Amino acid sequence: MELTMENIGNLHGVSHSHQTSDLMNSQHARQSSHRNLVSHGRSAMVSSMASILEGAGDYRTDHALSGPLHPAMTMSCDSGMSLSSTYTTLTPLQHLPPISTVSEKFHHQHPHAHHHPAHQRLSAGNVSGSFTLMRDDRSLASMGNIYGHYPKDMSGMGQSLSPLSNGLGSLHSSQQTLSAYGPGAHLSNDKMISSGGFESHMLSRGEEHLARGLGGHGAGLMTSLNGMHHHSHPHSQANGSMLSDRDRQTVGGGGQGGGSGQVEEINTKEVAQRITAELKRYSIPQAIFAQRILCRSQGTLSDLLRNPKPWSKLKSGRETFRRMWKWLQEPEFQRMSALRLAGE
DNA sequence: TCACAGTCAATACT
DNA sequence: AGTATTGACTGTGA
Repeated sequence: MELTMENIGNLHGVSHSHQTSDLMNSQHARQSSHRNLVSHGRSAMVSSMASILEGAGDYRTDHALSGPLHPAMTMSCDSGMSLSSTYTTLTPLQHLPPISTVSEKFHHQHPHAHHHPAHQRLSAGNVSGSFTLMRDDRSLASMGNIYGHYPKDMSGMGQSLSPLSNGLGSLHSSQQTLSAYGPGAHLSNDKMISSGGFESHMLSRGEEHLARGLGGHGAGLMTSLNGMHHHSHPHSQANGSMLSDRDRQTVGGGGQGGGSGQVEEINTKEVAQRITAELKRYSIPQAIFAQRILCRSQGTLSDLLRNPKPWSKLKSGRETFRRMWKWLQEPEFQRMSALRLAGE
């Protein structure tokens, strides 16, 4: 059921993708309030990141950098625009929820606060969308200035990104990342293991579904996305391949007749782990990330990170994971800017 | 109308 | 301060 729905949604969604995705969020009103809290809440603890996150207003610098590069990125839940259009190609967002869902989303929980119209949310999804392409070059360059302090991640991060996108690498990469810093280590171990089994199930299920629906063909795509099992796939590894893969996913999703639209199967477990690791790494509070990147509350994020449901079991909740995923795929500077921006 | 999924917000922990 | 837990609410689909 779900798959079907989404597939459809995706297909259509491609064009409007962003909106839809964002729309998903319902409860904006609440969030908005939330945000406020957050923004002033944290003071300077975190150091570099903190400042950024806080939205202290320094970002300006970044802005310059990021702005030009990817306007879309900047936007977050609030801004909600759909600049991403620029990147149409990216369409990653598209997977929007099933059509029906989409519509629903708008009103969702409005009752409390109707103020925020759908548009706010719109942006969120897009935030990242697209840039994988440019990421390395610019990100690094631009990043250098601002985030020079970044931990070792920089190098690692970059790599990790690509792998993830491909899917295969994700596992490995994630581990690396985690291992890189202390805290991550234990996380990775425990979780990884558990996840291992978990994931495998997930994947298998998902793939099967897709496979069936699509016919073997779909499976391949999925795989890559998930990055789960098969490292063997050729495309998964190289960056270049990565791009192509992406296209496929996105595009392919739409394209695939089968309705593989959601080709983008996401290994929720892994994404959760990675996000957890990244947040720790940069000392990004869940609340900030949740609000700015995901347009969700801290509690929601915490739950998702700790108890990610298998992709196959997710419905509208997939959008949230997609956002996390996208964020992971973005270059550092983009991530940062996204955080800040949102804050702004 | 019911079951479900997704989230929030409040609150309890660390 | 940040994270985890949980009760309640809302939209969706059957």
